[in-house]
Amino acid sequence: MTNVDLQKINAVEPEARAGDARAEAFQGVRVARRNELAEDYVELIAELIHNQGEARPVDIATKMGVTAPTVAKTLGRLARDGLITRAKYRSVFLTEEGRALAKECRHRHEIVLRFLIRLGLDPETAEHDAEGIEHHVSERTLALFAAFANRS
Amino acid sequence: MTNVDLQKINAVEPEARAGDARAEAFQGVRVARRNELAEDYVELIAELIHNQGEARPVDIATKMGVTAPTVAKTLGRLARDGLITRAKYRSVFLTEEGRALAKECRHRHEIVLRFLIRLGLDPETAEHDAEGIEHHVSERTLALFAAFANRS
DNA sequence: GCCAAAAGTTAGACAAGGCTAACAATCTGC
DNA sequence: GCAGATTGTTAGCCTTGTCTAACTTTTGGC
Repeated sequence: MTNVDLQKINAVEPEARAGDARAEAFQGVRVARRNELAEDYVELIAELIHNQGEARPVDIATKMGVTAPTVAKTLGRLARDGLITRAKYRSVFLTEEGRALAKECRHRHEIVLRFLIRLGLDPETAEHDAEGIEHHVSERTLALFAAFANRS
Repeated sequence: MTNVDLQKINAVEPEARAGDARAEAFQGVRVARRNELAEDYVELIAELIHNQGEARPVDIATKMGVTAPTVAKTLGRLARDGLITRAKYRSVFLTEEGRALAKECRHRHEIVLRFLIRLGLDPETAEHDAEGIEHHVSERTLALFAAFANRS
């Protein structure tokens, strides 16, 4: 379900040249990297809408730690990819697809975060590391993380 | 020690605008992303030298799953950044700094991999996920991973 | 020792994701 | 209801990381 979404978003990765497992792993990582930014934006937009009632570019810029023009350009790509809608000089909305992606990201983020804290990490470092790790965790690993976080 | 290396390699990230913790986290992730490719290359080069006696661009290309010109350009950047040396039409060598980085990366990779396997993941998925995760694990988290992997 | 194949390089294109500078629209306080 | 502050956009530049096409160098088989 969610993987379908991700694949739709991605431009196709030129198929692995050889049957080299390593090469495929790296290509997988490259694909993941292409989506990281979109995922971060969509997740943040959902959060802003939830907390503030709307997602304004200026707040996105502040939270992401980038400049306003960078946000504008990135939002253009997100709109092109069907994840958001927006009108000039107005705030941003998620499409159905964007909402689905945001939900999935939030879910993954939650699990990774709880897992790290359960492992004994302080909440601040956990938040920081979760931000980086969450995009590189397979379904299988996520399930193990969840099990660990929830064990009695 | 190793962090110093990483910082030397990086162009400076424009310092965090506000004192926003989230923004800093994202900026940290961006910095990490900038180094991922260099780390992957250096790690692979070290491995090739160890296993094959030398690191040839054609093998790097195969293992990384990219084309030869891509490798050439990337090696140019690595040389510029003082991680490797090379002569035209010859194979690649690591500098002292490159070797240090490779060693650190290998160490981190090992720990993440052993951790994931210990958690119950099959070795193949573990290898795949470790490739993505290893670049986003703080010292503190790495220590917890190591402890978990080594517990009796 | 030559010549074809393999390996390496160079040139040039393109998209993403950053930035600054300059301009346009909206909002707000009086 | 207008002026100044805030917010948003556009234009243009840069680097990274990918590609293909075309060329050069090295290597290896006979």
